[in-house]
Amino acid sequence: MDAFFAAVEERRNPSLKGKPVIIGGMGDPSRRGVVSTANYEARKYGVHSAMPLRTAYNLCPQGIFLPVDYQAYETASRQFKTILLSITSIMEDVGIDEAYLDISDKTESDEAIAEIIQTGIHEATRLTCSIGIAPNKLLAKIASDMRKPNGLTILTEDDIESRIWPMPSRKLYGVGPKTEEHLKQMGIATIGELAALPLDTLIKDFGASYGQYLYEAARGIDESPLITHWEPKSFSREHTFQTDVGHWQTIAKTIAELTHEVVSDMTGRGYHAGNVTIKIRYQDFRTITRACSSGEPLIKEEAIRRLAFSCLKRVDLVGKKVRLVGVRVGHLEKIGNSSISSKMQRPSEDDEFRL
DNA sequence: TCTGGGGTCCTTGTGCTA
DNA sequence: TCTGTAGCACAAGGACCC
Repeated sequence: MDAFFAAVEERRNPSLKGKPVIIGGMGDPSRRGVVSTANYEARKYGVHSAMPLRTAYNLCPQGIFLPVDYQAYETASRQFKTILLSITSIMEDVGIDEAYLDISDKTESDEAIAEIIQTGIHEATRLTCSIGIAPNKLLAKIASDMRKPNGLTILTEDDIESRIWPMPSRKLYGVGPKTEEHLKQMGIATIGELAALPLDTLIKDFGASYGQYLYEAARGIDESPLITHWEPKSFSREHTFQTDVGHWQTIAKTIAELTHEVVSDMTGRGYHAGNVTIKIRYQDFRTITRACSSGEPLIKEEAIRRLAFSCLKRVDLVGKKVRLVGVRVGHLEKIGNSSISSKMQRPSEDDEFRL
């Protein structure tokens, strides 16, 4: 979907059209937060997603800053995915505004299918999307970014050399800022230059798994299937303080609140956990995690909170300020699936953690 | 100076055990 | 009994995605 969050906001309030719209955090650029989506007008000022709101404001002070309204975007997401599912049931969800469809078995031409999707989505939602059609997910993803907004790009294996190889390495899915910089140090700027590197060089520099991935991806090779069903592996909640916190009590209280939300999420989805991790980001942005496992399936809030606090005891907070805390539960299992899930967790005497 | 939140996957280090 | 090693599980950190 094109500038999805901003497009939903413009649909709700047409007077925003043609103006720079920046969505992120609480919609207040004087508070901590980053840009989730900037519309195309705002992007002209250099504003882009993941940029701190304060930086976005400096680049575009006349921009209209709005808070993230996930409920509204979820509703629009369900609407456009309903259209996609009417094309084929082989759909992989990729977050709120993207999806892969397997249209191998369709008899219509690629162009005709794209037309059906774009028209259908526009009629149902008044929103636009960009489509990439290719022999695999890797190439389809690149193709979908090549013509925006409301675009269509069709790539075949014959196009890799002429259309993919001249692109910067960063355009490759899985190549982020760190890998891009590493490649630059090696004198590699484009996907084609990456494709010229021998496999053993890539494995030496990036490890067996990622080295192999880069070797294949640069050649447009991707045999990964569409994932039409998946189970979550963790649930987490994080909170960044508006100002950095030095009080242990505030940190502990926030961890207790985040635990409550995580447990509510987890049990609401029908899972219990096997371990708990807390995350602390210090004032200097150094981030640490501490984890605790349990032999018992964790489902009760007090048991999970107790483990979270025992993790917190292992964190050095003396003379330090903290900007973010987080709580995560992992090693999930569906309630009822575990051989020991029927065991009751009795609250113990030390359940009540004393601040 | 600024750097969110919710996820996944991979690598590395370490301790335990055979 | 002691030592070295391989395999494994787990914790922690890092990179990446939307």
